[in-house]
Amino acid sequence: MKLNSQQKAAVEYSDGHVLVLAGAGTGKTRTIIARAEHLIESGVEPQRILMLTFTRRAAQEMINRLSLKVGEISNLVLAGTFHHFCLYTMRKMSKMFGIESSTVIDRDDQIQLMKLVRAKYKKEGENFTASDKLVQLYSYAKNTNQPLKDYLDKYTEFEDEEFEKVIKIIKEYETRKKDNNYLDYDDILHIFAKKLHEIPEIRERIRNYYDHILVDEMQDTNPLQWLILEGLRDPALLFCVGDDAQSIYSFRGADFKNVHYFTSRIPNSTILRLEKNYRSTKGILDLSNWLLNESTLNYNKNLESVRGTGITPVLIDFENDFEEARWIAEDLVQRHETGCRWDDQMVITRSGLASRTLEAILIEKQVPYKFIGGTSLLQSAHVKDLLSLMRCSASHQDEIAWIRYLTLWPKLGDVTALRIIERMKKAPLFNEAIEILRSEKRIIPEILAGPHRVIEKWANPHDAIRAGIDVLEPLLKTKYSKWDTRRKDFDLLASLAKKHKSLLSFIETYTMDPISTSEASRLEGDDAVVLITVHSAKGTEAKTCYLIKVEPGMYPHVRSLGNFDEEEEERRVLYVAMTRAQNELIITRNLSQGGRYNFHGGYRADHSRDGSSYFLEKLPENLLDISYVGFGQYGMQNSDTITPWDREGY
DNA sequence: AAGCTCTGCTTTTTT
DNA sequence: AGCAGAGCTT
Repeated sequence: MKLNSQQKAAVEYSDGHVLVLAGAGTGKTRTIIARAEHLIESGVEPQRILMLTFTRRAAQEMINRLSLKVGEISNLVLAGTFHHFCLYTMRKMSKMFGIESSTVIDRDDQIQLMKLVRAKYKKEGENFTASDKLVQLYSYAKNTNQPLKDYLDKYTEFEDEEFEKVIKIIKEYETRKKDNNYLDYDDILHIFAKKLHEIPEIRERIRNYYDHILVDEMQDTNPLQWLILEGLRDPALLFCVGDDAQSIYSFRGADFKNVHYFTSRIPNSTILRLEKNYRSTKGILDLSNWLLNESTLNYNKNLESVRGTGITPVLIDFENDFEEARWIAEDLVQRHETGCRWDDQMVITRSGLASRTLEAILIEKQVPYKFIGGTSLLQSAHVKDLLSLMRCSASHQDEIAWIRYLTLWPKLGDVTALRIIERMKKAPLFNEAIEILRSEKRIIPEILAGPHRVIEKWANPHDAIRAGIDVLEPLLKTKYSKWDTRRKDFDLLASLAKKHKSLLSFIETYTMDPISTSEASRLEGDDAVVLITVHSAKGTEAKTCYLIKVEPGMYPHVRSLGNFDEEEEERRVLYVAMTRAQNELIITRNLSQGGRYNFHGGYRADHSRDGSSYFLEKLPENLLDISYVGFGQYGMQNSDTITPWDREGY
């Protein structure tokens, strides 16, 4: 397809840095790819182009699409997330960055480590801030590049005593992290940004690698990432693409207002706009535009449709979750029977939890689906168990991995494990540490067999994983129910490992961007309905989109109520969800509990400053076809298929 | 010291 | 409903 004049202008712009403000569906990806193509054709060496995207999935897609245009040389372009790029670069110059022999840890590991520290400071019976919360605070301060103290001062309300303790714990967490040679997600950006700005040698070297830096989803970059871009630019030119109305990652430190300051922060820069929407029919855009215009903020956005009027978006009310889920499942099946592919249909959910009922029904009705977002494969407990064994085999210093591995075994708890690990860590060599382990009374031969057998196969990641599985399976079988399902993940893991040269690179790759179970099955390429969180759906589209549970308490989410900025972000979340649809937008919600969002325990959301904090409170009746599906139509006709929890007053 | 049971708390999004 | 942590039992 040919570029329109706005896109063409952006692609060919050569007078300095540029920010392309591109509304939903205006051909953002196409423009970035065309830019890369244009650069290559005008003689820029592909390896001097850096593309930064938001997920590895997006990076891969860019490269694939680029290769259709320019062929094999597209692989010379470096494309990845900020995290990938930073880590990749730091690994290449690991001495200079001082990150030799470090292990990347994920959020879960961070929390484990924080727990160890917190336990020492927490008095018995004291109700002290939880570890995950501490990690969250720490991470946010890092990503927004402010001293922890300042951040806590401004945004939290700790009593003096707790305040001091929080700081102390986090300080010690940092020390412990350093001692263990761990890098958490935030360190990857932070260390890179810091050295880039502080060490001229590093800065000069890296700046000389690239002539052009293309950045996707600019509205979601946080201050640390801005700092990185500032360090990389000139002579390299920035080509950033984003949409302030689609900024939905403030919880990670992003501030969409940053894109507004682009021209003042980056000298010799300009802003271009893309406003023609090619994705959705007019009815869908009218509703989306309405939502944004309801805001007191001025997003200065009115997407212009180049497609026809199309089908008016539909809003359907249900009695309860179950009705909603059943109706959707049946609608999906019906469309499939009339010739739609399953994956032309996307079900968009605010949270992983909110889609549980639907998942149960889809399974029951044997609708093939894949869930994207939420808990991923590598975060599930049994996979972490296996990976901990792999990590133990790589290093006797990996505290978190050893605790996990040792405490898997019966009669071995955290107290003993920690004591043993303390001893092991003092050993300079791995083999000496293993000897210490062997000398411990509580260590049975099977425990030693784990690392031993993995190391034998170390050179071949696939075999090493297989060896690990052999050791752990008898143990894990007893630990987890539904073992057969979990066991399948191991096979998947082993086959993923085949693609990697070293086990450590395999682990690192997936620690950085955990692949979700369903995403993994997508590699197999089968047709299935896509069930996806709004956050993961950003950047995707489908012919028919169902937005489920668009209820008070969900949009905006209860957690955001009372905070203007957060509620406004929720509006953008809904906006992103709506603008995914190409032809049909079906919004569903249920009216149970008086239309109020209810938690399981019966806690009723106190929603509202003025009772109207719900985006569909004022229904735009001219923009929506509204209907109601009550009991009888879909409800009880098949009551034997109702699962127990649905009887319990849902 | 390990492991079990009970209670009470929290329910968003992710590199 | 599911989970983490407290406290009780082995």
